[in-house]
Amino acid sequence: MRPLFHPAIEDIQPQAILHALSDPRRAVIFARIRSAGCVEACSALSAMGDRIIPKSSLSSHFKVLREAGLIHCERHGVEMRNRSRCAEVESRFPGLLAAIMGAYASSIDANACRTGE
Amino acid sequence: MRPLFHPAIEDIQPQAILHALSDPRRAVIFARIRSAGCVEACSALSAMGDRIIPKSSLSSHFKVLREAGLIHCERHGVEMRNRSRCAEVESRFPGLLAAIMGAYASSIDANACRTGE
DNA sequence: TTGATTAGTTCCGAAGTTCCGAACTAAGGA
DNA sequence: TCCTTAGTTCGGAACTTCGGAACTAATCAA
Repeated sequence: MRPLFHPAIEDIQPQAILHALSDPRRAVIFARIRSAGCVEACSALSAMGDRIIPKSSLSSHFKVLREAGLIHCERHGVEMRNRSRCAEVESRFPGLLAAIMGAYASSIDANACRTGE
Repeated sequence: MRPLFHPAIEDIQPQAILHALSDPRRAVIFARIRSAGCVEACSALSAMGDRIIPKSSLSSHFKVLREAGLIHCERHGVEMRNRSRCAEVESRFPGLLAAIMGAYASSIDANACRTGE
């Protein structure tokens, strides 16, 4: 297993962030890591609504988030600890993550309204 | 040629916007339509830096932007008029477009700095 | 040690998406 | 009517994503 690559803050590209978060499952994963403060094992995130994301897909979603510069991953014993790089990304692209995550949150709310939840 | 589909404002999804703008060429096209106020023919946007985008690719980029709800297209005689739907998108997802386009603008500036332009 | 267990990665084929040239359509002249 | 301009659709090649099977790496118990 090769060591994990994390881009330097100045190498983070807006298109990589948009691409990473344009998949709603990755957006959910990122939202949970972001709101949980800093640490969560990958496997804790495999249940997505009513279906389970296979390990291999989860692993590649984490890779996309990591290489976009959105999260930092570190091996701790047998499991992986993931923390968001929100503060760094915020300093480079002010308001970007808040706007994106806010848009997702409001579209979920709007949907819940329409389906009467 | 089938009629052009434009999503209603309440059907616009954040993932579609992020996906549409995660391609830097589409982001440039959108930035130009957005800053040009409202109207531009598709072909006016085919020169992208030093290379030319083929018509067929341009057409599908416009389709992605249109179906994401970012632009409104209308045939006027032989050409197409495109205007941004910024105001509508802004009312649904406040701050989103400004943050995304701001991120692109600042990453281009940062790159220009590094390459000494 | 060694063997079992847990957590994640890599490989690879199938399915899906994007790219772009060629052929097409649609509107507006000459 | 035919020509030109502007854009769309088709279809095959190239690329990406998905997910099961096999793998690696750390930990623990015997």
